[in-house]
Amino acid sequence: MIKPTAAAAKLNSEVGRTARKEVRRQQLIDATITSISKYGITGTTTPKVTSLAGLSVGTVNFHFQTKQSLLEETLRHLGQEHHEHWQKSVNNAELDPAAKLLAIVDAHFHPSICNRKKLTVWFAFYGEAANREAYRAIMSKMDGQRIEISIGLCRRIVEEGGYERIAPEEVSETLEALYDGFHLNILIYPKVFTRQDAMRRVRAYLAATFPQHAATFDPQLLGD
Amino acid sequence: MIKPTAAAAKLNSEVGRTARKEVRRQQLIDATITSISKYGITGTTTPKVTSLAGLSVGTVNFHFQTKQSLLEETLRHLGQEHHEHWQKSVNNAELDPAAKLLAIVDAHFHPSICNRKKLTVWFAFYGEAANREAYRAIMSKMDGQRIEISIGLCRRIVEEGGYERIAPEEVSETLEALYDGFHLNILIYPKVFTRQDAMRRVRAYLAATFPQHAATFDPQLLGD
Amino acid sequence: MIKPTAAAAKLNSEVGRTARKEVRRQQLIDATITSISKYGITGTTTPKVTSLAGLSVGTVNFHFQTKQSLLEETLRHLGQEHHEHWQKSVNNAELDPAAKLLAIVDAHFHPSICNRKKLTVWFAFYGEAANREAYRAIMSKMDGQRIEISIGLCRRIVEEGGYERIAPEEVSETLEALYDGFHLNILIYPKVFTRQDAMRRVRAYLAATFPQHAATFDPQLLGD
Amino acid sequence: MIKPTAAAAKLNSEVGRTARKEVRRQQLIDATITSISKYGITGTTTPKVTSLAGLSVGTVNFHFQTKQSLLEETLRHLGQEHHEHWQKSVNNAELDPAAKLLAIVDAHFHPSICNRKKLTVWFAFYGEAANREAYRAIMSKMDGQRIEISIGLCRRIVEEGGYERIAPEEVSETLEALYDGFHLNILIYPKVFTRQDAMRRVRAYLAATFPQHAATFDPQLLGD
DNA sequence: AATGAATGAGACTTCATTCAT
DNA sequence: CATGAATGAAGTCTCATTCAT
Repeated sequence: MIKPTAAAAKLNSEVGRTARKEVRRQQLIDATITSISKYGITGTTTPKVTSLAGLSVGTVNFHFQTKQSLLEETLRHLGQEHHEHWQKSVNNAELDPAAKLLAIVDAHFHPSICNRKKLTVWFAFYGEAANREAYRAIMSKMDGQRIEISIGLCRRIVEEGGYERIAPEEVSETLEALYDGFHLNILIYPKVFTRQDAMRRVRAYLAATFPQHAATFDPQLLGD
Repeated sequence: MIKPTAAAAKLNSEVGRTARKEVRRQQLIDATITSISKYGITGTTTPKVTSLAGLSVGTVNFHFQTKQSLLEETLRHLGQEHHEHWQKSVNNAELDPAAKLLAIVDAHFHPSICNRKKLTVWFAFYGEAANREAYRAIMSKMDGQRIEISIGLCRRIVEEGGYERIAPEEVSETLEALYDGFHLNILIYPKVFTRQDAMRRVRAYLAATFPQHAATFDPQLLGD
Repeated sequence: MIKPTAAAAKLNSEVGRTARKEVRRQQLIDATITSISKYGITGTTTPKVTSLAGLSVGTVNFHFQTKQSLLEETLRHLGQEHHEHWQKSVNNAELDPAAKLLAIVDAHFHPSICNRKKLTVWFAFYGEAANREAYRAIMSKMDGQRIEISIGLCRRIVEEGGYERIAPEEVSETLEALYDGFHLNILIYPKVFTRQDAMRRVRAYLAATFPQHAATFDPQLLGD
Repeated sequence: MIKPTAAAAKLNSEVGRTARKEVRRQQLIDATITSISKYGITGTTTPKVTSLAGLSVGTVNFHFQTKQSLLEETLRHLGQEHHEHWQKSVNNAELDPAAKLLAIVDAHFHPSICNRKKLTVWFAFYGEAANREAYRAIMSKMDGQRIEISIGLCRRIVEEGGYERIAPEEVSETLEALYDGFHLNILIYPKVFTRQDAMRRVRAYLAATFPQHAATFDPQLLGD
């Protein structure tokens, strides 16, 4: 019924039975993401995950002790993936603050992050977060780092542009809300909200907020 | 372990065994909201719900046929509650479009909607929505009505203010994203984001978007 | 899903709420027969029976105390119906013993007894009989009377024909086996075994056993 | 309440946790037969079966997916057992057709087939067969093979004896009815009908039908 | 008499986890 | 390392029965 994905099968055969722990763990994390995206967090069970990974049921407990721990590692993995995505641009010394901020924005709507599969998984975790301190801790750490950087960039943009009365924290918080809000709407109403729309709206918000930097944030530049 | 809430017990004893079906259904829906907020959608089981409602296990299936149907009715109930909240203001002939729009905004952050319990439940459903057409259908209907009205109000504001180059649809979509985005942040980081903050940020966005109506949307008027 | 049969509805409306106990009991027994024939004894539940009868769930326990008692009464009813069928012929003074015996044989394969619906119910009860003393008692009483009469008739036929070495008990027992055996085969393989075939085979057996009475038992007389 | 039978316990301890699947399946099938014979098909539940087998509840679904499938496999097992019983004699080249036919007859009344436990189970399945295509399909296949062989043997007996006017199919069908009919009577009236009686009656029928072969079928040879 | 809401035992099934191999 | 048979708790749902109206 549930067949191992081609990727999982390949990975499995390539490395054979002697695969190192790390490979098995990654196989299971990938399968967990696939499972949550297909069956929801409610429908994600050990048999489904292991079957998708092409492994035996026992592996989950062998490599992660508990299913709960596998879920937490999956969330962590997702966060890392996202983090690494904007990290590069932010570290690029040639970019100015506005360009770096825009890189963070764009990272949120890059196809590798902002696709149906991944968004489903993210919101599955958000849905459980209120009752799982562990999830909140993982999210908090990741989001905290990013917001800190975002605020820093906004502060430098404010300084550059001499925008009085604009609090960098407020802009950053609003941006965070826009990311999550658009993600949710893209997830639930994919026909109405698209990645492109979301990027344009966020740019429009930034252009309106930082008029002097409008050139950087101009939604028109996105094309269709 | 799980005790019936005081309210449930009261309702139960007041009406006795002959409570009409509608009362029982409401009891179960209330208990479902409590359960999801306490244990998550994953931890919400028939025994927990009925125990919270002070009823026997069989009642869920008796009144809702399936647990899934109870969950759907719960979502519908939540939506109706929200809907009725802003409906009043929108129907108030004395208010101008900007005031009506602001009423919709405020409805999203009213304590009766925007509290930890309800938000937990909303996001639990969002987390499952990707895999439950039924949930999406319910949400779609509710959201669709509200967005339609929101766009209509924005259009009239645009006309009043003579704002060229502003698309009412875009503003409405951005507002939707802000509602959901702030809700999520309030849910996960209650100590960092508050209802008041969210309302201020949305007002700031509207004031910046519709400068002629800044007086209506002025965040300062909110006080602390 | 389960609709009251037309007959049940008619009976119900005709007599209204003031129907006497006996009418209600009969309604329930009829519905039980229908239910067993449709859903098997395993699938025959109080809700299904009452729904078929067009009555409320409570009626079963009200009129029969327990479901088990309803089943027993149903079996008794079935037996009575069968009994009354051959009783008439056996009491008919104008018939000779062979004709009377043949009437008993034919009663077993009369369309009103030997049809898919009734046979299903009979074998449902047989299937449970090994574990239900109550069923066996009911069957035993009915069968006992009939076998007694059957033996009596065989004895008179043996005397009439001067058949030595033929034990009336043995013939009767073989006849009983043929009734049940053909019934079962008609039930399970309706396309292979038919009522007509069964009647012919039993007649053939009797004609071979009582050659002097072959004229009475001649299978040819049945036509097609 | 329900204790594992001694046999089940022995099997279990002998093979330990590593018993091969086939052994477990057989344990469960045996327990199912015991359960149906003790509690009827209505009273045969997963907990009772597993408890009789000395296994945990989960095993039924682990080894048979569903309870229904276990029941079907049980029926199939019963059929195979019966089949293998007469198969040997039929394949024995030294026997003449009449002897082979008699072997089939006797197989039906051999103590390993025709005992209270097994008969109870057979009739429990017959009782459900009308509503279970799956059961009918299993029975049909088994019975079909046997009837085919039976007709073939009858045909050869008819040829040998030069019996005109005797249709092999009719004799076979009558035999089938006698098997089932006597089985039912032995099951319900064990004190009145015995295996020995049944065998004598069937032999008497065959002796009367095939007078030239009376020596083979002579009931007297059975002794008491 | 009849209704049908309510109960709670219990059935089937799934699943996380363990552990012998 | 990995497997997968086995366990048993727990979940959803059905049903026979009760009883207030």
